[in-house]
Amino acid sequence: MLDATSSYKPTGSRSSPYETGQSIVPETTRRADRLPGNRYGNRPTMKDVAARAGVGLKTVSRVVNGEPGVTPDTERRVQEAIEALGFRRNDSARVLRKGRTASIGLVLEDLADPFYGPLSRAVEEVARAHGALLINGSSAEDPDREQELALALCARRVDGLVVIPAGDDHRYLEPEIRAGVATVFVDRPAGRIDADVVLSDNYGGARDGVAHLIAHGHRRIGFIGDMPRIHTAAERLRGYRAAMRDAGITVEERWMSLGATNPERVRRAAQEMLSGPDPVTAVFTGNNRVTVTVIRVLAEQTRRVALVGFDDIELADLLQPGVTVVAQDAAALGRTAAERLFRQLDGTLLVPERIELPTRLVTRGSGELPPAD
Amino acid sequence: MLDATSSYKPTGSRSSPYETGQSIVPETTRRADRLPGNRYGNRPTMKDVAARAGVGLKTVSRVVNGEPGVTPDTERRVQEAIEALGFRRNDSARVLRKGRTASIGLVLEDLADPFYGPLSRAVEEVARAHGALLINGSSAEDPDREQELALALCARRVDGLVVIPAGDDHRYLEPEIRAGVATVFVDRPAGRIDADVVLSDNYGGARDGVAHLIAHGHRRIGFIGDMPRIHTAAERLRGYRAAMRDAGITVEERWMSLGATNPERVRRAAQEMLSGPDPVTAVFTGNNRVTVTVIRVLAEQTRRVALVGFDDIELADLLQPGVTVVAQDAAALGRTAAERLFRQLDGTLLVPERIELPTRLVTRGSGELPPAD
DNA sequence: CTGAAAGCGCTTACAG
DNA sequence: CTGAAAGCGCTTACAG
Repeated sequence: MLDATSSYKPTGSRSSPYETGQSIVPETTRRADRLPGNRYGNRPTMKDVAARAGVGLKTVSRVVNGEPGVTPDTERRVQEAIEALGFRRNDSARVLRKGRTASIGLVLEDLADPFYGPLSRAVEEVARAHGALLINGSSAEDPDREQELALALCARRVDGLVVIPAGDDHRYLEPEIRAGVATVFVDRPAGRIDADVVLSDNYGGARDGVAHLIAHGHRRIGFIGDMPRIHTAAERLRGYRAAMRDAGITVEERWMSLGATNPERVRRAAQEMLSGPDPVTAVFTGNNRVTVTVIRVLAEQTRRVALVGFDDIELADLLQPGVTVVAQDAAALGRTAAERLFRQLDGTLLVPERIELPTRLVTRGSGELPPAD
Repeated sequence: MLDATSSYKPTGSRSSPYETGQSIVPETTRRADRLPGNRYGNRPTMKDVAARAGVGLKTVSRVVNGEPGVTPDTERRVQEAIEALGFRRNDSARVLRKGRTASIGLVLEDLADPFYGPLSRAVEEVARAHGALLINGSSAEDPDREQELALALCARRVDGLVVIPAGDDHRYLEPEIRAGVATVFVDRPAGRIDADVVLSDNYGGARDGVAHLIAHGHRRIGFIGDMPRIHTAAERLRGYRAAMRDAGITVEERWMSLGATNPERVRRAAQEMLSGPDPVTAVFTGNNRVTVTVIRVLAEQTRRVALVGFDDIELADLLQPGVTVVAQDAAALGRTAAERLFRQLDGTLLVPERIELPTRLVTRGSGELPPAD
């Protein structure tokens, strides 16, 4: 069955992105030899099946797609040819002809962040329910990389795009959207274009969380958040300010620290506001990564410092004290966004909308500690 | 610019998987109206660009791909046409002609499991470095769904497949592998086919973890793991048995419990081995989900019970006591698998191999507790 | 330096 | 019930 001249390279793959050089491995041990000899290593096509079954191309297409109008006998012959040849329909070719690719793209920040796991799973579930595949990639919080990825997905002609923005200018997507690519932004709003957006109530959640600390007697409350150019960070800071203002508390500059969420920076920021003559008695942390680091810093303190964090974290209930958080529903964010995407696709959606999902305050102990002084 | 008869549906998309019915929305407010009027809502093609620039198709192709042999003046005219039309090359069509799709598939168990986040990120990073996109999906631990997904990815003609198996029979992939689809299994071995496999040293890791408990004086040690049909669960149980045997301890049936990792089942299993006349004094947990539940159960006990868990978990160091674990390097698993995939693709790889990555015992307190009796 | 023709593997529209 | 022809949007191989 094997053709000695068969090559593992599909015809014309010389410029494949993967090729790094010539192999010097003896031909006899190469995986290449596993390839069937038909057509220089290529797979059988409908044409091959048609030839073998002695029928026309269209008849094979009918059988493969389960269309009616084929006699049982013809169908059997085609099926046999399919089996014998190991034919599998090339959906890329199919899709080129049909117009839609039944795939959607997801551009997120970092797959390894526990917040995005449930979100992407939810997007995937909805895609699956609509018969679509998910192509995804991470921007690593880099606006250029976000754009590069989103446009690469558009070039693959995904039917729609779910984007967790890293950048704040998405005008580069305008031609794509006009050309029919359904687009929904999640977690953070789109920048400078009019598009569907699904967000958590970052402002209200932070405000409630901080108000909770105030209700337990705190006045000197710190805020440690992500870089201010990130929308969620700015909104949560705004919520913090609002709660403080509502309580008649004048916020001091040194109580607030926005910046990268790497442990070193967060640790320094926390230590600064916890030292000096009038240290904060409570901290509000702006996201899960910040919360985790601050928990570590607080564990080293002799004083008891209250803490409320934005985003829930695993095992938060088992720490001493349990960690009080403002929880977002990451799965609901993903699900809502994906469902909206498919409603755009089936044409039932009209004008871009901004959807805000509520947050939930989960009290576990750390947010109910009284001020230490 | 807008053609009043333009429709948002690409030609022939009647049978699109997304279409659920006819919209009754007035035409004037439909997103459809955003589409340019060229070709019934379709996007401009190279042919359109060529016509507008007054050049041949091949010249447009040259410009788009940055190939040499185009005069600056011609190139400028083509570029202008591209801008004016909002042309973006259809990579699906390109790929159909070129043979390889520059995309790989990832079939995993559950994107929302914190173990798989870093693993998929690592796969994605390697794919990106090789200019490939990642298409992924979850099997939800269902062998049929794994197969359906893997074959759908093959029908899309991914160049390669990274599979975290749910099932134990992968002969269904044989025709695909023969046809040239590079394939690597991670975390669990392939079933009934010869293929590249990248695993953690589940047996050795579990054996060392249990030996650690024995070294701290324990003899009645429980094991709670995942369903026995899952390879990692079986291997870890084997490691447990080996450590016990090496220490001359006869294992009692009631010390071992394998099954689904939902909290209810695990909780019951833990409670059973912790009660009765001769309760276990230590527990070895078979994965991160089991560990988390068992930590909760142990927190409710009056007695101090030692614990070593397979898989690291976030905040494990902040619990009281800190949780001692056998840590796997999820990112290294993903990276190794993806790199092997691309080495298959560039032809430098020969025979399928089984690669085992070491685990690491991280002592934090819970595994060093002495027996309570 | 430039372009017309053929082809990648399917589906569509049409004719028998 | 069946199939030949044209076309989806590109690239390849070739000729000027």
